[in-house]
Amino acid sequence: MPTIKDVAKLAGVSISTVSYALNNQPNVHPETKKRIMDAARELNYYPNGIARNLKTKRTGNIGVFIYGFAGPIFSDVLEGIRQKLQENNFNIVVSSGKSSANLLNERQVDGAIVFDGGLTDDVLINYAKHGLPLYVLDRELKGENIYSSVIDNEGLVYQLITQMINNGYRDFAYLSGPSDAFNNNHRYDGFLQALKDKDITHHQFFKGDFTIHGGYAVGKEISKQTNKPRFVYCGNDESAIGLMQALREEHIKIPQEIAVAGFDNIYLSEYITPKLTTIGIDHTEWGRQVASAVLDIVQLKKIKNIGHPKGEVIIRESC
Amino acid sequence: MPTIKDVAKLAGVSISTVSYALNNQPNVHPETKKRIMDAARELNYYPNGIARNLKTKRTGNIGVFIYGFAGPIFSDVLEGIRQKLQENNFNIVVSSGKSSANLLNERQVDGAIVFDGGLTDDVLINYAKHGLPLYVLDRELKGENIYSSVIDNEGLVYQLITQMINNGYRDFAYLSGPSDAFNNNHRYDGFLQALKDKDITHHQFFKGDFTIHGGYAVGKEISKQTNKPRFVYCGNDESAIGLMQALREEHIKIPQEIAVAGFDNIYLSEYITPKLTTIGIDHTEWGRQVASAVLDIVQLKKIKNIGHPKGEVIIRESC
DNA sequence: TTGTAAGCGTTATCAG
DNA sequence: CTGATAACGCTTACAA
Repeated sequence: MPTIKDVAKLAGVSISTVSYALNNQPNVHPETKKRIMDAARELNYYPNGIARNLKTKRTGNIGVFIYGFAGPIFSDVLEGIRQKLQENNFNIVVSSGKSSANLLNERQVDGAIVFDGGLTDDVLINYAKHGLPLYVLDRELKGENIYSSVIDNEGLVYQLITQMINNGYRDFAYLSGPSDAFNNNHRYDGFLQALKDKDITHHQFFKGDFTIHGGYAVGKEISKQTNKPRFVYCGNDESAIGLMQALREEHIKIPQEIAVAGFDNIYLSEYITPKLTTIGIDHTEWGRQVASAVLDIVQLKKIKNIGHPKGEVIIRESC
Repeated sequence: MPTIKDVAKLAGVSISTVSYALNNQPNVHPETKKRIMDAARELNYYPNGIARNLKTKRTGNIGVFIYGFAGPIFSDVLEGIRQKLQENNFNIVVSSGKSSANLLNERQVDGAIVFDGGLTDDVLINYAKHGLPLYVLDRELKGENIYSSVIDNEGLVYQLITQMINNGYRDFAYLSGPSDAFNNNHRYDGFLQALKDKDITHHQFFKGDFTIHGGYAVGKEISKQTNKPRFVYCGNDESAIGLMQALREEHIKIPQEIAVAGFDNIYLSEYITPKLTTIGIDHTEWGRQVASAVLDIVQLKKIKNIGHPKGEVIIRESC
């Protein structure tokens, strides 16, 4: 594997001149530069990125700390991040769990985007102390070198529920996700606020876990009830889909007997019957925005605070 | 940011002793080691991974070259890769397009897994010349430092179609993907072979593009035909889902009038009505196997050839 | 058991 | 415009 030395020798110049030429510095004589370029090509030489990183103290890597690749929305956010980083010649390094700490500790990344509920606030704040910027997407967190952008869960759910109340629905239920999930709690807040503002004092509450399975179980449970809710708002689409499947099996008509809505606008939501009313976030665009903000901080030390990602209520057939 | 020097100074030893201690070499006196560890903790010191990599000529990174994160199966394969790499303290570096070349050229990864139809065979063979092992998943490719593992498209489709013929179906159609797609062509081969072995000489052929949209268009086209096929085998689930949606809109009963099957067993396939018969690959397990094989080559120089990933015909309601 | 010193392959300062 | 040379922060003979 050729090094800069080999190129220098072949071109008959010093290694510093080779470095200048390769980095397009203006101080190299055109002819010398040509000789160097020819030599590099002949040797099929590429600079060793590791050595460059050591010297320049930058890696060109942005970490993306996730819990796992499973789940329908990660891939969209990741795709947006990937696009933007690639446009700027940065690499995307995905990790999870303790590997994420390693990357920061060992300075293998210039910054990171965090989407991993498995990491506690303390841990993140501690990470940020290393001086590397962290952009957190799954919670609100402030601190030195920590920035965050979260979905406007509360506002969007408020909007949807208000709209449904205006359409005449009164008897609501909320199908929750894990009670410690940031998204779940804020969605519930929006739900409650909408009812309150319209003077609806009563609602049912079901405990789910954001999975199809969990939604299915609740659907079966509701089927057996005599006092069925007229509208079940589900904290995410997956639980809504499970719920609907259970209701369908019990021959409960959607939306005629029970209306349903979710959150996320996952791919599936448009292809089930009836099509699911939900709240859509432009995840890919969000990923691009966040990546762009991180790059601004890393490259220009310019802090860009992005607000909520774009979101909208999408009315379909399920209510 | 503290370096090994700072630790050495604080502990009152030389930097080499610090290095030995940190790497758990057996030649350090317990008391010295304790002093060093304490110093490291006090300074909140972590070794600089870049410097280590430069010295040891290993990065601990495995590249995963993909076309993009979109698409239902990538995330499953990636999840398997992630799991296995993490278990072995390797990082997963995802890239696409020209960034992939950079990672190899600049030796920022120790090896790579390729799942990117955008890279031609030539390019891959050229990459492998750099001495880094490449594991290719989206085509069959042989060469120095190149290994591949592909789905048994032909065998699995053969199995499904044969089973359907045994169930009494005779009048088949094939809904294809892009004609230059490796997967598509081998699936078609399996389809053809099954018909041939059962002496069925005629079938219809429709050109799709592996998307829901494309399948939908073909579904509309078929609806207008007088000589409708009795069974449409679709090269992947997404086109099958589009097809089914079009048929449903045209009030053609599935499977009573037209039966449908696909390939991939994507998440959606189980949640549409009717549930889609398809061929399932254990993508996550595949990812784990491939990652494991790459690690074997990188770490032990031991070549592990893995066969096809596990796959099975999954009969559901659509036929 | 510990220390000295030579690199790994670059970039960047400074002198020529 | 070009070349010596000193880092960058670590690992690893080799010496003590």
